[in-house]
Amino acid sequence: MAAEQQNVIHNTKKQIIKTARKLFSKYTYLGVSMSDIAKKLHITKPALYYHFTGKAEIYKKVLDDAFNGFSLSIAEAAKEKTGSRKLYKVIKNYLDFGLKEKNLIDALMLKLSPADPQIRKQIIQIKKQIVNLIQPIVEEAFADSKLKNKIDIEMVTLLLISTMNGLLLEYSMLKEKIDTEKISKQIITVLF
Amino acid sequence: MAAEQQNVIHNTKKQIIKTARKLFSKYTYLGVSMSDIAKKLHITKPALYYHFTGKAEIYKKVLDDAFNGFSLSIAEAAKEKTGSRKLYKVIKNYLDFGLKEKNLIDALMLKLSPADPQIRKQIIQIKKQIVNLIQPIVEEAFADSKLKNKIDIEMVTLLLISTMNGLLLEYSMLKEKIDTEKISKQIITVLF
DNA sequence: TAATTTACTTACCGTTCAGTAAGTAACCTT
DNA sequence: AAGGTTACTTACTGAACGGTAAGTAAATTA
Repeated sequence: MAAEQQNVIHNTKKQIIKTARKLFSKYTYLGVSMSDIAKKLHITKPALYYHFTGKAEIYKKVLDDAFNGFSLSIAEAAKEKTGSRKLYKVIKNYLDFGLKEKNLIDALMLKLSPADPQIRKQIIQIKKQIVNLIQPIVEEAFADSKLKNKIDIEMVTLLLISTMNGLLLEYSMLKEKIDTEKISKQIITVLF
Repeated sequence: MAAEQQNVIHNTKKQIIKTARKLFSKYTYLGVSMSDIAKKLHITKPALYYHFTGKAEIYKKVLDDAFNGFSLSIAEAAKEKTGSRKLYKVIKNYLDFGLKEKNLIDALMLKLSPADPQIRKQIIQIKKQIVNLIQPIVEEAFADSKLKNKIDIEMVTLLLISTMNGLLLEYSMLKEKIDTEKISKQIITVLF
């Protein structure tokens, strides 16, 4: 049987994704070369091509991985009791997650230069899923607000997501510390 | 005299900056090569090195150019009469400018990979100047708001700028049209 | 134990990039 | 008219990149 062998393959593959995820998160897609990934794993570059078809495939898997973690983090926020508490937690968890996984935010916001069309498709897919996760929570939070009839929920959701992405890029550039709790509270204050 | 000659130099230099500005705005710093710039001008690459010391210097001049245009656009907004009208105009002009000069927004938000430290310095400088342009207008707009004592003007300014940058990156990725008037009004509605 | 598959390595290819050395036609100065 | 400057071009370098061809030691299968 190939069970044990497959386990080995699996582990190496997982290691590659894990390492690539860290590197892509610290730098950018274009800023990380296949050699960089290989070097960090103490293997050679062609070994990567044994496990994956190329750089794009590795990146795709990294994005999948990161988005799964993100979904869990948002799902957890939705467990709060009131609408505005939920929204507060979503904002805070989004920011906390984004700080650790700069890679995902980068992917959602930045061009990959001669963008691989498949990756582009995947990213657009992820963006839609994020909206789908967050929009109901925004809606619930505004359900009993005075603003309810003056706002376009879809647009406010977009504004909120853009604000968080903008903040994360802002803080990933300047390397100041970010108090996600304070910022999340301030956003809630301004919104209600 | 070298007056006419200098004029020729000046014009070519200006042409290079103008062309580079367009290209950097359509793609990114790393996505535009010296050859690309030269080709678009129907000159050869080394001709660029006759006028500038390298790619970084060209980019620096492009950023200067773009920021000057931006400042004018914000100064114009400050001519409005009421505080909230000023803020509305700032938001709208910021978004309109950013749509045309994606390059500037990119620079403010994205890494340049092996970031040239001089360019980094310049970008941080520009970011500060933008805050200095916008913060007084935010302050004025909130002067007679109920929220006045509940908010941190500095943080709200940061939030606003992040929101606009986030929006601009969002829309530069998806190539949908953006109704800057509607968005600006929605932001003002949410804020007051 | 012989054949096969797995998980790699060494050595290399083609391309693209920023940047440079050396030459040159047109113009200006003296 | 000679010499110098300006504004380039042609031809090139060296490094980095994604990716591949060919070989190989160790483990698995038959």
